[in-house]
Amino acid sequence: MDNKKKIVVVEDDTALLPMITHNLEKNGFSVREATNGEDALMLIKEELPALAIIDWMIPAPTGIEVCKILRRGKETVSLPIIILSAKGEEEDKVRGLNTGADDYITKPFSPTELIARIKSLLRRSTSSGKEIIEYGDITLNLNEHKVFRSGKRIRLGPTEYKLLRHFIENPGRVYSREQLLDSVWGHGIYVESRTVDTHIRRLRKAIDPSGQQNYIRTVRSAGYSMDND
Amino acid sequence: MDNKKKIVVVEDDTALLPMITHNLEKNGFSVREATNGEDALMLIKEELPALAIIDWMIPAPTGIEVCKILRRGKETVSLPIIILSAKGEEEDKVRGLNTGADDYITKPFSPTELIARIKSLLRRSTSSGKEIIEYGDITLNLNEHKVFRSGKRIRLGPTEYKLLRHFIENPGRVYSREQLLDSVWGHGIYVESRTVDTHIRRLRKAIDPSGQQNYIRTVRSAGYSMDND
DNA sequence: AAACAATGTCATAAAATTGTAACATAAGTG
DNA sequence: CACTTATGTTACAATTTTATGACATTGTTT
Repeated sequence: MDNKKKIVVVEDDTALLPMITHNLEKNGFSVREATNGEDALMLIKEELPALAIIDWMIPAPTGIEVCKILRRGKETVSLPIIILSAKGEEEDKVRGLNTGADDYITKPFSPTELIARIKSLLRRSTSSGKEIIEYGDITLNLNEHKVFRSGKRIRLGPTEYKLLRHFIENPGRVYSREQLLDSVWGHGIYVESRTVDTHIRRLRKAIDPSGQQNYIRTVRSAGYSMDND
Repeated sequence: MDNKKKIVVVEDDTALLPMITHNLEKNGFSVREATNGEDALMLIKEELPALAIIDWMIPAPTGIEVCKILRRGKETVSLPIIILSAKGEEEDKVRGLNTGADDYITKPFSPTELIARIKSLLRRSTSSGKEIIEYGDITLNLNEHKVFRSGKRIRLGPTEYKLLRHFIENPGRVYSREQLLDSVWGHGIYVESRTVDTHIRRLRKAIDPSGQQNYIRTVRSAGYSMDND
């Protein structure tokens, strides 16, 4: 399972493209490249990315056209778009942003800035969702990062928190250690799969110090799951 | 009967002004335009708007001056002000301006962003509409920009003040350093996210020199929140 | 000009969390 | 039951993240 956010980059400057891609990947994004508008549209249609970075000055269809087309599509109306443009095209900027781009960066730009803007946009677009999730008498307040068992506050480390959240969001289902490493720890990390055991242990202990009902079922030779039994 | 909210826009770029106006009107605002500081002040004095958008680079009195003057007037001390500034201008000055403006946006900007920021500001100033907000034994007098802890006056720098205000307006909720930079420092300002730590520390120290209950919870690997814990 | 106030960055200290290995138990298997 | 395999536990060192204090810089006041 690939949990990295996908970004489509459309840039015809073959010197710049690798630079951008490299920086994005270094920051944990998965990148798809295109050097012209047509390919870009195809790529985006094929697999909807989390965000698109489009150079203004690509061969027809130009950036602005691509932008318009995307804004017309049902899937892509709200796709965050960042326009890249060379310096000194002030008027076009305004038009571009008016067309539906969400942000705009002039070349040359620093990788730091690019990343910062991307994150800012992604934050804005993904900031909708439930804030309270629960299972049995366990409650997670996602906004406040707080966990309760029967109304009583429980303290968890970051990993246990993420683990518990994952389980509660997918109750009943059994996950192998490898699957948990992928979805909780993140794709591409390397740790012993037995490490999961330790965190399961910590989580169980935190949820249920006395040892009555810890909600986490061991499925021998398969993994763990959130369960009443 | 005009129940639309009035916004005064001060912008000398005659290409940009109509664009802004158009977008604001499209979003249900009523707009008054000015191209220099004097007209702006007159316009505002004439009929107090719900918000003002002021370009930094207008002929004297400049944006910052207008801002200061407004902050001095009784009616306009709490008028929400958004500063527009072109990119590449000394951003330091914009930073210094934080004292007066409530938000600022760097050009070029997207209509979406502009609208989002306006709504955010209006929400804050009308929905609460209050001049006093509090949490626990901390009290903020928004009009006078004063902070009290158990009735005792506390002095904060501008950044700490905004930080505290942000937290008190959204108690309990956890904010990452990046989110705080976005909402407290403002868009388009790129400082080390670790800088947030320093200001959190300054705020904590100011609120609670003795070290009993500082109200600001650290959520490891997630951020900070206003909390009793 | 001098004294101040506010900021952003670092370097370093202090905490909290994590991954592992080693050993103990429990669960299948024949 | 004796044997094999999978999971539970625990202790601890390594790593990551946060707290703190000092500084240089910049703008503001006197």
